[in-house]
Amino acid sequence: MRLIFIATGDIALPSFRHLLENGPRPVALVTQPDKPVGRHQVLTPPAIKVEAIAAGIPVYQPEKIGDITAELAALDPEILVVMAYGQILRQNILTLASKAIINLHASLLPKYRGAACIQAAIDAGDSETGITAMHVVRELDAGDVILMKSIPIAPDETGGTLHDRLADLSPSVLAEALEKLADGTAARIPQDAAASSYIPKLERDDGKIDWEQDAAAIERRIRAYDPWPGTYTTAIEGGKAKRLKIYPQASVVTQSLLPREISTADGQLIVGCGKDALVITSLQPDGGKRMSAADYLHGRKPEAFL
RNA sequence: CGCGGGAUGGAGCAGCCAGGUAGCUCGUCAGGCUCAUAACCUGAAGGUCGUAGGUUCAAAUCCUACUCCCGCAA
Repeated sequence: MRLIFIATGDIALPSFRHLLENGPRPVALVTQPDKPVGRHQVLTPPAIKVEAIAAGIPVYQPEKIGDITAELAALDPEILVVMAYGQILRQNILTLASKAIINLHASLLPKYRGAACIQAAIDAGDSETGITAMHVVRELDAGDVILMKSIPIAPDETGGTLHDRLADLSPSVLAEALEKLADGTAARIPQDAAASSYIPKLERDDGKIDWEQDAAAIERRIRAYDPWPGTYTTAIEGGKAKRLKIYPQASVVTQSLLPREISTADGQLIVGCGKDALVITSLQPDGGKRMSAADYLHGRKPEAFL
């Protein structure tokens, strides 16, 4: 089976490796161009590109995938597999493969279509999420479902741990989908559009904590947004405003504090929320390294959080 | 030259502007108290103040250059 793999995010790595080891071996990888990364803006290739080159798979990195339609068509693909690519596919790509174009998506569709599906499941307090294999259509993540597999979400799950577990789950979903497509037994289950939800791409600003919310909701968000985009608040120290990143794990306690009010009794950092309060255990002040709340309180005296 | 914060015993910080004995909250070690303890009391060890140079009788502090760490922005 002639297969082209289209992916950028690390969540696609286990699936890509699975194909390299068990086939069908991809005839090409399409991924996003190298991007400048970090403070020093070092041009960095996607990890999947590095592995593809090491495996001798041809790599394409078009600014727009539509620019290489002819090259991809010349490869005469039967199947296109898309996962965390980062570009919207136009019609001329959707019709490129003779057999099918499928997408692996990290949610139980039709819930959480869009880029931030992993974070959304934790943020919403869901008990499970999963990987869905579906046909790709013009509308984002709206195609007919072939199959999905689910995993439970742990109480201390973070976006990072869930990302990794879903990445590990993906190869089995991909393998089963390819098998069924090959022997013609693949299901085509239409999505219930009425039950669908769309989660837009997250920005750093989305990580600003709203202390008026319930402590339980804030706690979920701190886990969901770790490590990306992270959560932060503004601390007032000695009359100065400083940005403070908040990391998991935080825990909800019943304590009568007003929203944004801080208690530092017993070396614990407790912040009042809209309902209940939150014990912060790990944080990073502006200009400093990540540290425990106890270390933070040893030398700094936060007066309030905004 | 994108903007900004930072480097002071093992951790987190103050001291710098107005140069003159190395300080705080912890941790560590020893002793004490206690049925006992992460509690309390007493004592001790532990620091080339990021690096190099300069000014000065004297530099953590003032000047210059450099290195490294971090947040934002992209």
